[in-house]
Amino acid sequence: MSDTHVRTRIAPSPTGIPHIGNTRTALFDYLLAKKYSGEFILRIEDTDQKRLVPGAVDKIYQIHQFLGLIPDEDPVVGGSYGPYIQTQRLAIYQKYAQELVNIGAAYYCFCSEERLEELHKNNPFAKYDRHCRHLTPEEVKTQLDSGAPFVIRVKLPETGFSTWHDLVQGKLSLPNNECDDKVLMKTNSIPTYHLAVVVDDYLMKISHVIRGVEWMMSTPVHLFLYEALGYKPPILAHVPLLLGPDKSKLSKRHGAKSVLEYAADGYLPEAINNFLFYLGFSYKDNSELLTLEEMVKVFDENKIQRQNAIFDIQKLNYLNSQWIKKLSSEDLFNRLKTFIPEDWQKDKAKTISIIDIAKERLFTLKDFVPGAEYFFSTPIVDKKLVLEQSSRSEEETNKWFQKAINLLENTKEFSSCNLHEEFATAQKDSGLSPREAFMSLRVAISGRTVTPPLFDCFVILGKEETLKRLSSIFS
RNA sequence: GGUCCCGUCGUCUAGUGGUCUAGGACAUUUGGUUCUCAUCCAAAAGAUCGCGGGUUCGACUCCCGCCGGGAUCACCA
Repeated sequence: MSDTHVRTRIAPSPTGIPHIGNTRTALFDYLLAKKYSGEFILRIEDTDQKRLVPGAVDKIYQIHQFLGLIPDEDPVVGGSYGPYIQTQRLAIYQKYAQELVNIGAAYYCFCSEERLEELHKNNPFAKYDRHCRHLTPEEVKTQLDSGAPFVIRVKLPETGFSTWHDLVQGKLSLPNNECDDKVLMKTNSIPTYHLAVVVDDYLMKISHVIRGVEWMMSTPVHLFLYEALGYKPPILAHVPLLLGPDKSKLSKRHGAKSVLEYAADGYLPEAINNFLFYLGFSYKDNSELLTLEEMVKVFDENKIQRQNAIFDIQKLNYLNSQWIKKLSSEDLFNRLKTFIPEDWQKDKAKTISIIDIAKERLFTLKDFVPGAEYFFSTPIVDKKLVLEQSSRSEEETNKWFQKAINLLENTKEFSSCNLHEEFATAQKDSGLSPREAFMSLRVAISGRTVTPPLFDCFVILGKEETLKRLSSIFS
């Protein structure tokens, strides 16, 4: 491996926003390139002009930006092998298509769409019957001169096998006659994927092609093209698919999300990268928190799994909660910005102190606001719930509350630690269990039964506000 | 249907002929810590290694068959 300079590429087509499965492939591309100090390239494969989705390219950039999978060369930053958008390279493909025809590796095909449809009518799996493959040079010239529309098809060997050593699939041997003479250049003079990918990967000096297994079956076409052109093919790695929880292929139709949607749901890029890394790969116990740099170090392209992996959101949740705990509250505050109201942002000190005590019970960034609202606005408190928690009569509970208020007013130090001490003593004297005593107070200040430790909440609310809320229950 | 790939706890996986009566992690359950939840700690449960044949003294590991799942067979990528 050390003798070849590693250059990998991710080549999305802007016909939609890449879903998380596509992004996993991008991660592997990135890791491989960085592991060998090579380059990671982003190329836009927009040869299917009919299905272009406006804005898709921007989303692709956003995904890479968010995850930190920054390309070394792409349409915006450029590079020595541009342009990096295929529709800006049309003349190049034209030249290669012509050359392939000249050397007898491809041929003109004048078959009408109707004729092709006819072929599939009886057998949906029918291959192109190679009708135009045997046209004489004269016949071709006549057609061309008449201005008849044409495509250029690859002239694949009719027998034999195409074999290669796949980085993840191992040794592969596919019969040539399983592939038909695929179209290389469409009627509109725009190349298909098959031509463009080979030409570009060659011209951009791509050393490793990591792509989904869905490309495995058409690899003989690509390999044939490399050989016809006299080029050494890149190392190929066909990575398995990402499946939904029901074992169905992850796809847009089945609600497969893009990384951007996970970001909006409050997942951290670190967690997503880790999660994707451990899907179809193994390192230690598959639960260590690794940064991108650390993943680069331990990534091993020879250990990528061959079986499809199921997307398990529970694991993502775990990794996300672990990363949230690991990050500093200051850092979390910045990442929380798009999730929290304006006024919480302004009161940075207060919000950070809430993050301090709340972060260990967060699974996603989205969980923060619902669990912290009562710090910023007066909660609606159900007195019945307070009594329920104290397990005492209204009169007795009221007595306990008066005691608590009294304690707060005269406390020598309004700190979580000291408050805890003073209240523990008072609780014992009151005859209430710790649970009854503290839960009733908890509900009184927050309206809920689940909050961070009670006295931490007191401190954040402040003495005055705490007193106000406690007094309002039985007033 | 043809061709190709895959098949170890629910999930991600370790495991390349004997150390596997199959290990770890997530999820689940229980216990401990605790003012709630969560964290943290401890433990339990969970896989006849898809099935059936071989090869071998011995197979999760090698071979064959079967079954199951997946991919692919567009002027889409």
